[in-house]
Amino acid sequence: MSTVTKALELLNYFSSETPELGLSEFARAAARDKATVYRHLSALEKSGFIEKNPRTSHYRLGPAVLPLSRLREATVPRAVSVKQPLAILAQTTGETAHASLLQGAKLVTLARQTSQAHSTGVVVNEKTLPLHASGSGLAVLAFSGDTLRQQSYAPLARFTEHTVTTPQDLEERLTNTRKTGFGIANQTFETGVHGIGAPVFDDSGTVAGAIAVAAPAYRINARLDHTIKSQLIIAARSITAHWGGRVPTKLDDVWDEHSKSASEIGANE
Amino acid sequence: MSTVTKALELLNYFSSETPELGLSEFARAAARDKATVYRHLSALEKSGFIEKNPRTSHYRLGPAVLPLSRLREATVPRAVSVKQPLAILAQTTGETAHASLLQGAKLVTLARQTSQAHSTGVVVNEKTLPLHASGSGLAVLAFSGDTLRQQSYAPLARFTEHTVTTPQDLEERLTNTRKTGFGIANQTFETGVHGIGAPVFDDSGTVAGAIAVAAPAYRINARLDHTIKSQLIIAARSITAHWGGRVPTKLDDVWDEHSKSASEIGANE
DNA sequence: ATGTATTGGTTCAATAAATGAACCAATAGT
DNA sequence: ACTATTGGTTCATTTATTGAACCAATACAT
Repeated sequence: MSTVTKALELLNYFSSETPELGLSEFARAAARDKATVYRHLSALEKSGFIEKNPRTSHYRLGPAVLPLSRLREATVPRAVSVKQPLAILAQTTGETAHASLLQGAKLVTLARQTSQAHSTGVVVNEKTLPLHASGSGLAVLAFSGDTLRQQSYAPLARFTEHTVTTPQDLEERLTNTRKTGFGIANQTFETGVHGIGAPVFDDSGTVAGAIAVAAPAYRINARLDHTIKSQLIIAARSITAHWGGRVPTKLDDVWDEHSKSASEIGANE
Repeated sequence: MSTVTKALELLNYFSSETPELGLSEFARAAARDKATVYRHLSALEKSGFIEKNPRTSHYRLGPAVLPLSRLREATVPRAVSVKQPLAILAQTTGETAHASLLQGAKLVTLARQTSQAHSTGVVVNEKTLPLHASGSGLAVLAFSGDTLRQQSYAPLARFTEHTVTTPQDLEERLTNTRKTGFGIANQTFETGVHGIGAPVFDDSGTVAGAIAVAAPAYRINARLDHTIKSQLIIAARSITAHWGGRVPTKLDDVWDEHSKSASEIGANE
């Protein structure tokens, strides 16, 4: 592993739960020598990627990431083209909509949109989504290459009693995801939360992220389930187009199937 | 210089004008060996800081900067606390307001706000502001340490016929900036644009950035000049407070002076 | 069409930079 | 007053970085 990679890896230890870390904490977390970590942190600090909290003398993310982020968004608009579809998604479903970006083997939040339709709803925090236990994660895994899938196998962390923790179970869910075109996470990440996710593609030709709708499990019924899926299809297609990607033909067909079945349910009510 | 620093430095060659660069372009720009640059770029790509445009196979900023930026803003809110003061600034002056962040020896855009008051106005683009030729730059330089001032001396680029290009002239302007509490850039960066800037401080106890109002030079008169300065004082104080900083006593006094003279002008009209 | 220059990318011996155990001084906890 | 932990530093050893030379592929010009 190159020195540069090792240094940049340190940035991954920041999270909304631990936005600041001391030198020793870093060394422990990264399982590397204190001196090494110190030099890496100093290099990152010099470039403005991290800075020291003047009060605690702990390290936190630095200002350099802000202009880079602005420039990235200006070069490759992602957040901006997600905003409207997400708003529609939240509005039409009355639930919380969420868009995430695949980054290496992590699924990070890009944007989210809550709905005012109900007095209670799902609050999505800034945590990275687990690939094996979230609707978005399943959607991404199901349509990504083997390398990513293999990486995610290693430690299938348990979050709730419904979390899939064996590769066999996971593979089964992925097969199902490919068949239906949606990743379903019924209380596998958080108890009481039912998530439905759909993959989004970009100009690289691979999965670039996912969108999902999370609702309280008790509110899920055939009708809501159908509404969410229908709206997810619209949003996923729209965002994929804006990101310069193409929905794989197979998935396109599967989604078309769902759209047809829409009328049936509507007719039954 | 550490390898990490050298690699991260490459990111500085991205700009809104050149959002993508090829390997050779990078090597030329950074004046380093192609093989070295290649390894650095590969390391950055592995970490998601850059990615290759699948069409041109050139390098561009990667998705990794987005979540970092979100987390930074969640940890140390900057943009959010600038928004409202900037809106008020644009509204009360009827001109374009702009906030920037000091990053090493660069002044990068944090946010901007145009006004609808006039049919024409100043358009601030994403370029980094020159320290010696912009209102914000002068404001920052005047209240920062010697190290930064020395760095900015080296190449005093000429932008217009009014740009100061000698250290003596610059030093004079800085003295004036300290005396008045405002950095004045009367067509020194762009012909026809008059900029007035004020420094902003954060919890590090040093200058962290600046806010400025840019107006077409022909619209500047005693009244507008006074309005802008008065509003800049309010905004700079507010933002400084939100950023956990303190306005230096001397500057505070200078700004108080200006506020007093306010009534005089008002009375004269 | 043919030669020339440029592109992104690779190789490998020489070299310079990264590493980590040991060592500070300064707090914090007991 | 003792102990443990913190952030930071030093220096001989090791290891990764470096760059000149070298590809193959594309673009440009004659």
